Amino acid sequence: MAHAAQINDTRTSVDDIFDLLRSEILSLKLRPGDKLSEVDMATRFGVSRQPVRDAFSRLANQDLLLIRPKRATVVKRFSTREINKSRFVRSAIEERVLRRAAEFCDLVGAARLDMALAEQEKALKSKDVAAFGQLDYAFHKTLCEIAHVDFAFDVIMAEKTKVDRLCALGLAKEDRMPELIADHYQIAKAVENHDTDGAVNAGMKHLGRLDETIKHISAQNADYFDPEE
Amino acid sequence: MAHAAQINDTRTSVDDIFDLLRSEILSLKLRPGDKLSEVDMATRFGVSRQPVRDAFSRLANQDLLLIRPKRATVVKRFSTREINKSRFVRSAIEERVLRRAAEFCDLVGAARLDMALAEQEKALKSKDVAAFGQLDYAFHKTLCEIAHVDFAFDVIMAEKTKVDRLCALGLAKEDRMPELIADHYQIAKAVENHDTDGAVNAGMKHLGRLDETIKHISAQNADYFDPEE
DNA sequence: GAAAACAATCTAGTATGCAAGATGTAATTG
DNA sequence: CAATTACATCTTGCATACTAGATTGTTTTC
Repeated sequence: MAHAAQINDTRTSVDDIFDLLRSEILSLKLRPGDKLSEVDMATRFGVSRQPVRDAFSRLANQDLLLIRPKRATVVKRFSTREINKSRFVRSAIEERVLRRAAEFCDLVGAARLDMALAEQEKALKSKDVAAFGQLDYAFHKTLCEIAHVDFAFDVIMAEKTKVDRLCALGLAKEDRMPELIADHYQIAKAVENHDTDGAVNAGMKHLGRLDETIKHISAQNADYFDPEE
Repeated sequence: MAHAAQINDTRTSVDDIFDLLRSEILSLKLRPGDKLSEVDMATRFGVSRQPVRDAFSRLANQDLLLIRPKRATVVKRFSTREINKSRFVRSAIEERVLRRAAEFCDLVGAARLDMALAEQEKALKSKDVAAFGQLDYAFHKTLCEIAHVDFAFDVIMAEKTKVDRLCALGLAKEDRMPELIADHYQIAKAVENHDTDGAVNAGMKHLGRLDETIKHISAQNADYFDPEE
């Protein structure tokens, strides 16, 4: 994805506004359908409308906002088409990653996976959901690195982010952590044993859990979804 | 990809500027490394700097421009990492699409593929490279539809666009057309015969041709590439 | 009382001016 | 003559003012 121009040393106020709004949208502090006003934001951040406009534009490009000229700017609703796309892409990418990871995994890679699992267990014991979220990302990143396709993680993260916003609507992740970690165990062990099919199967099962969750959530929160044609 | 806010009835001057610059960048009329000035563009389009700024911002979000605050705005150079990512993603997606297409292809689907091939032959005979480019997109789109994953075409197109800019540097597509159409034949026939592995193999061979092209081009146009660390 | 017309007040798009950092050139200094 | 400093001129970022379309609530009219 495009983290745009913020790699360049200088941080502008647009960057600040963008980051904050983005996190608020992804954490559902701002909910799908919520109206955002340029002037409100401007006063809130103590800047003029212009930087806010730029930040809005960036968020619109990431499909998080919908700018309706002369009308208003609203937080984008979920689209089942986008969700299906996201799932499809992620599934296809993860399969390739797991296939390669099982092929290339060496002792160093195995050690890294084991370490990642241990940290996840720790997060489970202390019921630290936020930390587990981070570790979940890290786990998939490690798999990409073992597979020598670091860049694949960019894609996974982009797709994961979209769905995470949706899953935040569901029940607390606390209850899900044990089974997710169990999945990770299966994946890691299969990869370490160069069991390609086993790794892919475990990975697909892991992703499959999202489907149930999404179906459940979308049934209960129809108002957060785009009215499909 | 995010065609952002331009689906909404009203077209603004930002939309015009964005579309034109985008096409100029993708067709290499504007070359990687070229400097773009807000005021130049503003005078060229007869508007103020602001709409130009907005258009630049959009293009930067699509990784086509690099805005360096207080320095200048330049057309983005190619990045081998991005190219590898694009190839990886497309390969993974197309495999899934072909697998499903081979599974679901019915008589209607077969007829559509045959028709697409016939049109490609026609473009070949009249040496209409531009038309063939369009038909190439259409062919892959048809495959997605047969596979009942229309949304996959969004991804394919986005990735294809990135690489097309690079391939425009290479030799004219005229010489490539015969072998590309031959590939399409193989793919179509395998799909129609529900030959999953055959379809995937043909598809991967088809994509593989890009690799040679890219390698060739990148060796000759190092100045259009990001200096990799 | 209901519907149509109007007006106040939202919205985002655009123009313009100024500020501040980056850059290249010319003058100055050793 | 070389190195450095100073300045003129580029760049984009931000603030402000204004325009035009959309919305909403009120008033008028039948």
